[in-house]
Amino acid sequence: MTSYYTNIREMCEEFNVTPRTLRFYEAKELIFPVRTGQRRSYTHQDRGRLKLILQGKRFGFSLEDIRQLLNLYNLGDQRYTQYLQTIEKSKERLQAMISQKDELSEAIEDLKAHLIQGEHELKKLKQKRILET
Amino acid sequence: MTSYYTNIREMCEEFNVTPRTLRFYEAKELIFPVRTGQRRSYTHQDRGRLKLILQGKRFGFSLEDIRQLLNLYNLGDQRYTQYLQTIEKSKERLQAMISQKDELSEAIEDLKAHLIQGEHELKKLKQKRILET
DNA sequence: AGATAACCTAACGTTAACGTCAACTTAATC
DNA sequence: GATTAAGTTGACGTTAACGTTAGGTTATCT
Repeated sequence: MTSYYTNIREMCEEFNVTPRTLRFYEAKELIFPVRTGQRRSYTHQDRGRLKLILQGKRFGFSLEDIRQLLNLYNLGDQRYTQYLQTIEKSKERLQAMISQKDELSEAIEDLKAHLIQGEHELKKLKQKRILET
Repeated sequence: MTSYYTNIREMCEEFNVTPRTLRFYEAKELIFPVRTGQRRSYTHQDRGRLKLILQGKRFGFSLEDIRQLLNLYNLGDQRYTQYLQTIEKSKERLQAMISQKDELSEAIEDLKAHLIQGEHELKKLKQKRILET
């Protein structure tokens, strides 16, 4: 287990976030850097978690949603029933994500159709301008 | 042109939103109910716009994003260059939506894989419990 | 050692998208 | 015609996800 530690500045550069953001995520218990004296040291685990956090955010999940999802990734030592519960939760979330994706697909189709129509109108406008010249 | 007017309560029931929400959207210039005396009367156009607003929200667009998108739907009397610009804008947005969808698809696959693995672990746990009995 | 840079905590500020009063006017009903 | 219901305009409150000082500590550099 090669465990290297990173300071806050390096983390920020690596992930393009501000120190405040990392401290905030820590306060919200999304990452758990260890302390070297007073300073924070970010572990391999923190890096993995942060990656998932930022990904989750792009999908529009709240930090609280993400916190719960993250727990999925650390279940080695958990108990049976808890395990079951968490799997149920994640299945629900999966359903939500799938339907969100479907809705998005629909919207994309709508927008595409609108664009096609828009370009027809554009042609008509062009034609008109030519005729008017 | 059958133009019927709806009061705020009916609108709220139809779309399952609060009066405050409708007034807020009006303040943000997303809908433009006319006035009958002091009261608001919502037109066919407002209904169409509200439908799109709520759809947009489900996709995680901000109201400001939506306001811009809505302008796509009212281009009949606009000028050529403006028209072109707006189409360009909507194309960009379409690209953003598509890549968002792709990311979402990936995340869904990830989550699915994790679930499958989770269920394997679960089986192992069950097996262990049986053996230990 | 003294200055400077990097880090820390604590706490208040900010934006979006409404919720929640309060106080008032108009419409409907008994 | 008085009550009740529905609607209206402020204006302040709320939550999420940080931004932004302010003031203090520790490391590093000269």
